[in-house]
Amino acid sequence: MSRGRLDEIDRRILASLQENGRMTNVEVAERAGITAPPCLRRVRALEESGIIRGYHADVDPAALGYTITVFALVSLKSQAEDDLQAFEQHIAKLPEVRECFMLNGEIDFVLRVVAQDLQSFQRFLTSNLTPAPNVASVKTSLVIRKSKNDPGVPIPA
Amino acid sequence: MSRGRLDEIDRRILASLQENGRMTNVEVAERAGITAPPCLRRVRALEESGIIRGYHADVDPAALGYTITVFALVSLKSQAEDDLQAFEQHIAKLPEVRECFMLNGEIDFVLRVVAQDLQSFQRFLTSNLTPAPNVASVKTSLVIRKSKNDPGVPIPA
DNA sequence: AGTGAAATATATAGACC
DNA sequence: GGTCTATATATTTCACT
Repeated sequence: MSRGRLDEIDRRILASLQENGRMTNVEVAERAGITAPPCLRRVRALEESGIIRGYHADVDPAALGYTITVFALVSLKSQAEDDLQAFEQHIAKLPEVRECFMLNGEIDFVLRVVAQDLQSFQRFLTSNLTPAPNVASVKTSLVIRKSKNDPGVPIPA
Repeated sequence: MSRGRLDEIDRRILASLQENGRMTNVEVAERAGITAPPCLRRVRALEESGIIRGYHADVDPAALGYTITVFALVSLKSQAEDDLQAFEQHIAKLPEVRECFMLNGEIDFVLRVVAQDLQSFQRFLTSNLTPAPNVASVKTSLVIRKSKNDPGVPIPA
């Protein structure tokens, strides 16, 4: 059920759902220029092929008491694949870490971390992140504000 | 129409929609332990108060030809608010920059940048990012893989 | 692969507690 | 703020092209 490449209609569907993940299928179909049934089939195919990975409400962290967002730049002692995976498995268990990217260069990982306040962030840092397996250094920067928020990727019209 | 604090039911609604932004209202209501109509009212109130900022499909960048994701760590020459805003206004116009956070410390901004290939990324870097107003230094790191992807924030049960 | 109509399910508004 | 009922929409299936 995997199509090789996406056509213009698929791209319009993706653009619509990336912009508004709760748009009704009828409206997605209208924007894509087809009727609802084939549109729904395409959406399902995009979901099943993994091109659409999921749908998520963007919730204001402050509303749930998360006043602190931090980026943590982590360097490891060893970049052997086993050691990288050991670190990944460790952070997978930490709920404060919401996203983690493996990078090339001096910094091995960048983590987006949330916490209710500075004190609980410090506790997380000293108890869970700095002592993680294989960690050489951790540099943290507090987020002052989110300057731009365009989730996803550009989709050409 | 603004409630001061969120109750248990609101938190369950947020947890459900953060996990699956296309969950039907009926299922959101079931999980929250209430019936559909009051659940829908709560969802609308959460949307209107800005606690739910939006809903977005998580689209695999590779499917659209974006093989490159880069984190750019930008330091500015001046941290005066006017200069910070000038930089923010510049990057607001750049479609390659999907997210931008202002940070404390030596690094002033972290940017998530996507590109179709390394060549177009280099072009973006030398034509649009490094020459941006007030930029002192730009350090870039290529993303090798996304190790963890839990959008949003932890919501206690 | 798309259309149009029919069936099923969901969202939404209203009356009431 | 909640439930129950009724209606309007949307989703989903199906026969057909």
